[in-house]
Amino acid sequence: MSKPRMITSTDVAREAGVSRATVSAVLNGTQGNIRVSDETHRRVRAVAAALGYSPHPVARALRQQRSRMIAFVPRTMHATEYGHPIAYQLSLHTDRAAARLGYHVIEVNTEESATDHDEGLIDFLLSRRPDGVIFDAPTTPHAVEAMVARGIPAVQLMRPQFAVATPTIIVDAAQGVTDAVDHLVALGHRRIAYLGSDDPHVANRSRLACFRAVLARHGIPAPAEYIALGPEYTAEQGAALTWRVLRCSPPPTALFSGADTFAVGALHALHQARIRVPDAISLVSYDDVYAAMLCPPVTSVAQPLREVAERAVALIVAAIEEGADSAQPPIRIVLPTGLHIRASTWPPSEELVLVSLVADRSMDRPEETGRK
Amino acid sequence: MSKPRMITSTDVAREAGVSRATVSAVLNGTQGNIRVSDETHRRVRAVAAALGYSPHPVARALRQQRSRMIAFVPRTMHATEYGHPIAYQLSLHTDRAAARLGYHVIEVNTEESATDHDEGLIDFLLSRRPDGVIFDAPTTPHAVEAMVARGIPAVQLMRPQFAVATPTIIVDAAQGVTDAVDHLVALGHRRIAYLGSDDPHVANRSRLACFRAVLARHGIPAPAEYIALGPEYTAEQGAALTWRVLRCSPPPTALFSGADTFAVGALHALHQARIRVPDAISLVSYDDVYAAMLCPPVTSVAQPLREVAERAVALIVAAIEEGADSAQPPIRIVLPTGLHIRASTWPPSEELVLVSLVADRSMDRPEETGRK
DNA sequence: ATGAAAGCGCTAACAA
DNA sequence: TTGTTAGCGCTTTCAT
Repeated sequence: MSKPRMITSTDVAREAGVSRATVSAVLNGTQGNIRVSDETHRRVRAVAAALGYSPHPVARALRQQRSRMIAFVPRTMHATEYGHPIAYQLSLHTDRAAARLGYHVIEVNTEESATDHDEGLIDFLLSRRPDGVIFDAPTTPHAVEAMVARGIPAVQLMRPQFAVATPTIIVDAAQGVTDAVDHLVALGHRRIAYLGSDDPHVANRSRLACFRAVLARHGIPAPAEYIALGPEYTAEQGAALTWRVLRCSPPPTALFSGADTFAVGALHALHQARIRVPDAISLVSYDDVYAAMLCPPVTSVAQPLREVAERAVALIVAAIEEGADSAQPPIRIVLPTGLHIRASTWPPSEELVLVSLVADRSMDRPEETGRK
Repeated sequence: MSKPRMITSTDVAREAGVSRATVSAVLNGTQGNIRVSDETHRRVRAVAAALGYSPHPVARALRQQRSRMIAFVPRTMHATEYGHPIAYQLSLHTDRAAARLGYHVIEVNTEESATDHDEGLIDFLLSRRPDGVIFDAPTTPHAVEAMVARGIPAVQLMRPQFAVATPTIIVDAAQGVTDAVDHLVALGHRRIAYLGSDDPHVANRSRLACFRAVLARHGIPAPAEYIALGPEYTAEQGAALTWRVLRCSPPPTALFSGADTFAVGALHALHQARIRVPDAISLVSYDDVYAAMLCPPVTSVAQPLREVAERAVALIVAAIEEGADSAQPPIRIVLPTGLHIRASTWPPSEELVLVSLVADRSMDRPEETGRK
């Protein structure tokens, strides 16, 4: 019952009447200049199976100087109360994809720590000797740079530090925003508010820019009071921003929420304000992680997180096994979003449309209109 | 830029003018019978720091026959659409707790595969040579047994296979159910329906038994038609079960939902039926993963997942480092739940209470009443 | 077609 | 107080 000795290649070799080298050659698919006879091949495999032998991954790693370990550095978790389905999905699918390729993933969940967080992360990463590192939305370039500088393959996801030359996999936010807004416009909405983040990352800025561009393309004004930005993607923030835009006159007939967490808060605010969704106001959201479970189910832009993870793993494994062509610029993959239409979006009611037409005229200052 | 050779203990030894053994002794805290002078100590540390040396974990693992790796086997994911916050929280906190103790976690996310799933899992686990394995709600005893049989420390969480003698960490479901039902009763509810799972695991059965016991203690009937069981914890199921109990006459004034996913479906059903929560019906749920974000926020029983994970890691590390006392029966930890009271629970409205009093009389067959 | 030997980087026992 | 030696289990030359 206490730890029985594990079977080693020596056991298999002895039992099969061959050398350990032969065992290794057979089990690793007879690589190099080594030839093994069919007979030996069979015998070795049979013995290995009978004994339940599997090569010791640690010894193999030491010999090959490859740990077959990929580090995954998840996004920094803000103190949002609902967990992080996006981080979770990415990590889950990274794990599965890696396992399929014979790698395993160690997740580097740094405690929400202080300033020297980057130093600590870098040291930890280096001390673990991963074959490669996947960064999900790194908030600073330092750790990524440190890996690149030491020749450790790195890949960045979702919100990369573009200044660091690594392969990146991102989701086409422009398309997501466009689809969502087009959907609202197609339903007849012309007073659309934007709930977003004022974090200066380019991903946030480009989402807002895209929102404005789409409205402009439709000849719809985007008054400043309809653009509500807050510091973090929490439900409370979403509720607060919703209250803010509701106070506009005329109020919007539709809300574009930059995250499902915002949509949660928005629904609470609307519920409290006794504004019915989608009868009195439509809501479209981004992420599609909670949207389906809300009441009513919310139309939302889904990101292909599974594919993001799978591509990342494929890229990192390729870099590990084939070596990176550091000559040419790193590959950038952009994956499409999908719009899941649900009960929260509906044409604006007749009277609201009338109000809207009147309002448009007075609101039609050249905010962004006509440009682009 | 291409992979620079890593610093080894030889480098440090040479630079510091000592042997590699001394370096090892210094960095590992001068264990065994070895003494190192303060002077040497300082010099070695200085050199190590200057060179950015950290011992190669793979070499160390090979030498010490300990990989410092814990395998975490998450619960089988049913095809629920909303992700698995519980699995995620457990995995996240397992990871963090392990990192604090110098271990890292590899998560064994088996693809939802076919029958021989267990075989594959066992082989995979053994081939990775983890120092210990944490099982979250294993659905069969085989893999756990396999580890125990080979002397690999194992711990089971949440819904253990009690037949296998390992340390277990579970949450006090009886307390959770009791608190929730007591809360409803204290509000004045006497017609309380139960939405649960008919999966035969003891955890489910004991929840229902506990539900009945609490009602019995209060002298409240638990008619069979108020007990709605379905095969899986999905929102659809929750909605279906809700419809079922709503058709009872008299209908319940409160719902106990065995999982937040059920509560999601329940709210959809109630919304569709135009039954207001908590005005016309109260809802209390279990898990507290989605409850806070629903509309209205749902009263729910929270499980201390973080502590579950931390205890599990502490236990497994103790077993790894101190060796298990396989003589005495394995430790069983039961952690308390917490009831988070939110807007979904409220006293039943006057008229409903009246109906209830009349109804009680006709419903008072000796279903479970009086018995404790 | 196979075996012998070396060595990945480290630490634990034994010498000095 | 410190250095020497031996090996953890594997793969990979090189020699046969």
